[in-house]
Amino acid sequence: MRLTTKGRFAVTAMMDIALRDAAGPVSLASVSERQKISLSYLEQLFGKLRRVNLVDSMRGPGGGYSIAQPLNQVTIADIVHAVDERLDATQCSGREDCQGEHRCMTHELWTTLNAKMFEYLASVTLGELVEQQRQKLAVQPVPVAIRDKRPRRRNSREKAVAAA
Amino acid sequence: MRLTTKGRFAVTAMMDIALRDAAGPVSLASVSERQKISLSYLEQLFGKLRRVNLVDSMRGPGGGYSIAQPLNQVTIADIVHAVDERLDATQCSGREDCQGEHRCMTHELWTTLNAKMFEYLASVTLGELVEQQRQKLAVQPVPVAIRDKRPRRRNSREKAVAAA
DNA sequence: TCAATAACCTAGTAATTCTGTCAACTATAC
DNA sequence: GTATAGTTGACAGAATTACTAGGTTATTGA
Repeated sequence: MRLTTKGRFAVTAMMDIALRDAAGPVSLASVSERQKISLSYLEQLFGKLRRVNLVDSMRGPGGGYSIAQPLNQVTIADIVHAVDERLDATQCSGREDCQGEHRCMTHELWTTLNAKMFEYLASVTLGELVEQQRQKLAVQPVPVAIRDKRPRRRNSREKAVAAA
Repeated sequence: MRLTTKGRFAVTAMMDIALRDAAGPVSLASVSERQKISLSYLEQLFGKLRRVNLVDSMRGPGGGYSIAQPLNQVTIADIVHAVDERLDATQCSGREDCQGEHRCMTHELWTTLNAKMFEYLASVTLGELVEQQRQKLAVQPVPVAIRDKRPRRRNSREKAVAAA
């Protein structure tokens, strides 16, 4: 369970789509523009997300991606896991034949935290995050075309949190 | 709050030291051998850990590192934060002058999960992990010199957890 | 059937992570 | 003192990962 920009971009993009796909598939180009993530990179990430059936794709004009499963069945761990290939800080790669004091030591040392992190991310669903976003933004999932273009102010307090 | 092998190696090494430094400072060379992490890399990581006063160093023969603070005051977030320089998935870098719909959207989208992850890692202390390790390993913190060299069997069940 | 749109694919470049090596510097043991 | 075991710091290079660029294929509408 690794956690880098890659996984974060994937989660951000999935949330962006989840907030809008009630009106039909969302194109990566629009996600790219809104979230300021390079289109090529998004395409790579969504190739992986599609392969594990987290999203459905539609080609052609008006096409794009939509979330393939109910929002509260998709966990953050699912998303991160799909794009941020798993990370192994042990020497034995978690194999059953891991023996000998040194290797087992490494193995044991890491598994506890690893499991905790994974369980935590697996307990948070996309649906929950999206719901929280809706409340924060006070924005309904409207089509992009009729979206209000006026800039909005952010409420402060986020600096400390963002700095983490 | 980024989480990669770098942070994990740091946590693993800190746990290794915490388990043994009752008998005096622990050398990085021995940590390197036990945990199979390159000595050079450990030196880089511990340079950072020392600069934020998470560890004390003693030079000369018999020297090495020891944990500088009470084990249950050191959180995993402290360790990861010291070596895995913080990661920013927003465009505005969390600045106060973040305005305009697009940037704020990215900003808002990420802060929630970011904060949750950080809070979680900040709630886990090195002391707790070490205690769990002690119980799992059933090993007392004895000096390396009189350590039992016989290989030990690992209990199974860890595969699924390690695979995450 | 042509043009536009958007997914899909492949290869390359940039950045990061990790290892190896070398040269100080320091405390302890003899 | 002198040798030795150890930390500290700097740097270069290999390996991996993150990201970009450009092209190809499928679908829609005129």
